[in-house]
Parts: sequence; C-alpha cells; structure tokens
Amino acid sequence: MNQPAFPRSDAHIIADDGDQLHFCSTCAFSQACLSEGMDKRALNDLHVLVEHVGPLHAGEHVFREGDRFEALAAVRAGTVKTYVIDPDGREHVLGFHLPGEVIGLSAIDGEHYPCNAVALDTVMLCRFSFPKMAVLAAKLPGLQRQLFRLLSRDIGRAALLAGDWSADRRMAAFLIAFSQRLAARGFSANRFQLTMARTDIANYLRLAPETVSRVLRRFQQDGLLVVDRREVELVGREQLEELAGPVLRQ
Amino acid sequence: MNQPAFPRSDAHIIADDGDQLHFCSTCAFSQACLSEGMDKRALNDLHVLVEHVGPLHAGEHVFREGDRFEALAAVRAGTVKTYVIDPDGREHVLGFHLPGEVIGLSAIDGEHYPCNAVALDTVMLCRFSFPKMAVLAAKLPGLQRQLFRLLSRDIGRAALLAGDWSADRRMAAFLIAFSQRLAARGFSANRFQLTMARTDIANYLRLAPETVSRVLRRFQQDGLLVVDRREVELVGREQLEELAGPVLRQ
DNA sequence: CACAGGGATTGATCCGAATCAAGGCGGTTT
DNA sequence: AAACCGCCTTGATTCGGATCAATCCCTGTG
Repeated sequence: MNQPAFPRSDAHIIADDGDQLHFCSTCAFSQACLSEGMDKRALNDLHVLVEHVGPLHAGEHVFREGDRFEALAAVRAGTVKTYVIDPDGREHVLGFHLPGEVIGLSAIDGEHYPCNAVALDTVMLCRFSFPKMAVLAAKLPGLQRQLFRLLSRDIGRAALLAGDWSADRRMAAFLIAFSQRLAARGFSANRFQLTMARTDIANYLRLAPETVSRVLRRFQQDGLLVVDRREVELVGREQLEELAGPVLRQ
Repeated sequence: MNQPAFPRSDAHIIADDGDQLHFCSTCAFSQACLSEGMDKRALNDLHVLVEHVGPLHAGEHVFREGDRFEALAAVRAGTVKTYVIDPDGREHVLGFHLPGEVIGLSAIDGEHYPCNAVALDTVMLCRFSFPKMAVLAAKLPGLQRQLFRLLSRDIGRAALLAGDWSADRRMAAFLIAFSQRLAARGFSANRFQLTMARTDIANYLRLAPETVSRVLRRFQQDGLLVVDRREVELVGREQLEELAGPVLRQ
C-alpha cells in the first residue's frame, strides 16, 4: 500500500482588512470565534493571542511534565501523544491528539503541565496563551462556551477507556473512535494510517503490546479489517462498531 | 462503633444588605465569587441563580441519563453517585460526589445528561442554571477561572482510575482519595463512613465485589486499616499512601 | 551485501482477578 | 421469635490477558 501524506490542515482565516490570522481552519476555537461574528477588536486580540509553532519532528516534545503551564495548543497537522511515566518507569499514554484537537486542557487546574506531550510525526501547532484566551472568552460568549464544551468532552472521553472492557472491545473502540475523529476532519474513515507504534496503542488501551498484536491478527482473520504495518482498512465496520458500542456508548 | 451523622455543611453567605443567599459555604463557586469581591449587582445575579434542592433520600435521583441538561449542582450534604448502565445491564460507577463537589460537568457538552446521578444517603444540593452561570462567569473572571479549573480537574481525576493498577493499589487509592476529600472539607481524615455499598465501590474500581471484600480483609489482617461494615479507620496510612502513590501520582 | 537494531509477531506458561457457589451476618417484617 | 431479605464474606475453580522467550521482518548502515 502506498501511504499518503498524513492529514494536514493549515488554511488561514482572512480578517476583513486582509490580514492573515494564521489561524487553523479546523481548530475548534476559530469556528467558535467566526460563528460569533467576531468584531475587528476581537480579531485583533486573537491575532496577538495565536502563535504558530512547528514543524516539530517525531520525538520532539511540545511540553514536559512539570513545565510551567501558560498555553493551550491546537494541533494543525500530525499527531501528538500525551503520556506520563509512573514510578516504576512504565509509560501510561493518556491520549492521541489529531489535527483540530486541543492539548493541555488538563493543565488548566494547576501551575504546571501534569503530563508530557510529544510529536509522533511532523507536527504543526497553534499556541494560545491561556490567560489571554480566558480574557477573550469573557468577551466572546461563543468562545467561552466552546472552551467549556471542549473541557466537558474530555471528561467524558477519559471515562470511556476507564471501563473494564475486553481487549477486543477496547481495540475496536480505539479503531472506531480514531476513524470517527479522522472522518470529522474530512479524512478517509475506513482507510488510514496508525501514526503510533503498537506499544503506544497498548499503553493507551492498558494492554500488553503482544495482546494488541494478537487482537489485530484475529480481527484480520475474522474479516473485520486489513492491517499492514501501520496502514489499516476497516472492512467489517459494522461488526467493529458493534464491538465498540458499549465502550463508546453509541 | 457508633456512627455520627454524615458530614453536612449548610452555612450561608450573608449579602451586605442582610439577605441570605442560601449558598453553601463549602461550594467552590461561592469561594470564587467571594474572593472576587463580588459587587451588589453580581450578588443579586447569583441569588437568582441558586436554587436549593432537597432533602433527597437514598435512592432518589438528582437526574437521569437523557434528561435535558440545564443545571449544574453542588452537593451540600450527603453523597451522590453518578453511573451509567451498559447494554448488558451492568452498572458502571463514574464517581462519588461529596459535600462541596459539583456534579453535571460532563453534561456541558451536549443537550442531555450523559449519566445518572442518585443519592446514596440524605442529600442536599444547590442547583445552578448553567446558561445563567456562564453569563455571570463572563462578568466575574474568578468564577470563570473556577469553572475552568473544576472541569480541568475532573479530566485529570478520570484519567487516574484509567490506569491498569492492581486491585490493592486501586483500593488504596480509593481510600486515600476519599479520605483526602473528606479532610479538605474539615472532616476526620482517618476515621470515616463509607457511604456506598461494596458493590458500588467494586463497580467504581472495576473490580468484583468479592475482590473488594477480600482486599479489605487482607488490608485489615496486615494492619493497614480497621473495617466494620461501612465504618473505616485508616491505621497504616503511610503504607496505604505508598500503595496509592503511583495511582494518585503523589 | 551482510549486518545490526528496533518494532512486531508468535508460542508457551503463569498469575491475578472474575466467576461460580455456598453460607453468614444484621436489620426488618410478620 | 421465626422467617426473610439485602448485603457481605468466604472458598473453589476458571479464564483472559500478562509475562517470558524466541523469532521475524523491515529499515537503515558500514
């Protein structure tokens, strides 16, 4: 299989005076602001607020646990993995963040980032000073609302994986959710690249890498998907969705 | 052991014109507003915003999955359990909410509550219209900040239980966290009542009730705690904290 | 090309916790 | 009191997934 460039979205918002905001079109914040009928003043505030970061290359960190928190970041291109290392040196993957998604939300409550964030491939980001963003949110109800929703959504998402589901259900849920998130950004829903290693998936799903391998093999044998290295095609989507249903509550 | 009345805190804020706000003193919102040097106008807004609910008796629901979301609630007294029922009819406990804590945050992203909330004992609540609260939050930076922090904190909390920890570590983490939350509200840290059934603890920790029972028995044999029915005394707190450390990241 | 190295796969075995199956309280009803 | 019921405990067995141990397979490198 020939692998296409990974999903990337870097369109810009053009302010009515022609200035480019360099603001990612897929990013949730921009949508909120636009739908707000943002005025010239607010646009200007945002312009100051947003800072482009990148490209970061695979293995480079966006932030590390303990770093002083001052900014959220929206992924524009690539995949970011957030994780912590426990006292025994084991890595716990907290999540994967695709284009359009926001990282750093769990740091708002505290002075420092509670986890690490690392680029899995070539990553482009928008950085937002959180204090400045909070001030702006007070002026733009739609932005405030969007922030509340993002935070709220992450609470729900974290609770999903917390259930005691079988390896099969967890794997299916991971694949379906990943596919849905890609599809939401306009990418192919049934054929995509896993941008993370098996070990990362395992650490995310609280499984052993060997188990991830075995489940994927069995899924392939049962005609649910075709997998080659990191390339995946969901063939039996219905059955996968049925497996994932209880986990994703759909 | 003689069991004392469960922790209850129903002090009120007195506005400078002598009006009682009937606003719980332990509730995070009130602290945020007070520290803000809230003006007369804002106080009035809050007065309209807050609605006392209760007492609810054990088994009565605060809200049910699918109910239209319009309000957050802060617990003033008692314990609230949030949970969902999966397609197989199994109950998944999402959390227990003690006096001073807020329920409903995960509903902000959506029209409807995504889970059920039920009183485990006699419960008193403050209800807050969320739309009204959002408007007020735009005026009071401290309140907005407090809301962001509450949401952010819950993301972190949800991630804790998600790790693949042993039954011992999970049980210890539950006990220590429960104790810390009680202590934060001024109640005894080392001797308290479990307000929930073993089954609830099990469903929360993703263990079988039998396992909860066995772990507690072993903890008692090893001198970590004394347990009688739902009354618990943490004797070997240090050892429990050591067990819980990796889970709670402390 | 041979080689090395890291990620991925596969097989054999082990272990922790679930499940199955009885009992044992405590509290309430009759 | 006796019967009953929900909740909890205890023991025996089973099972899913972890762990241990090779081996494979890409990819990059001398």
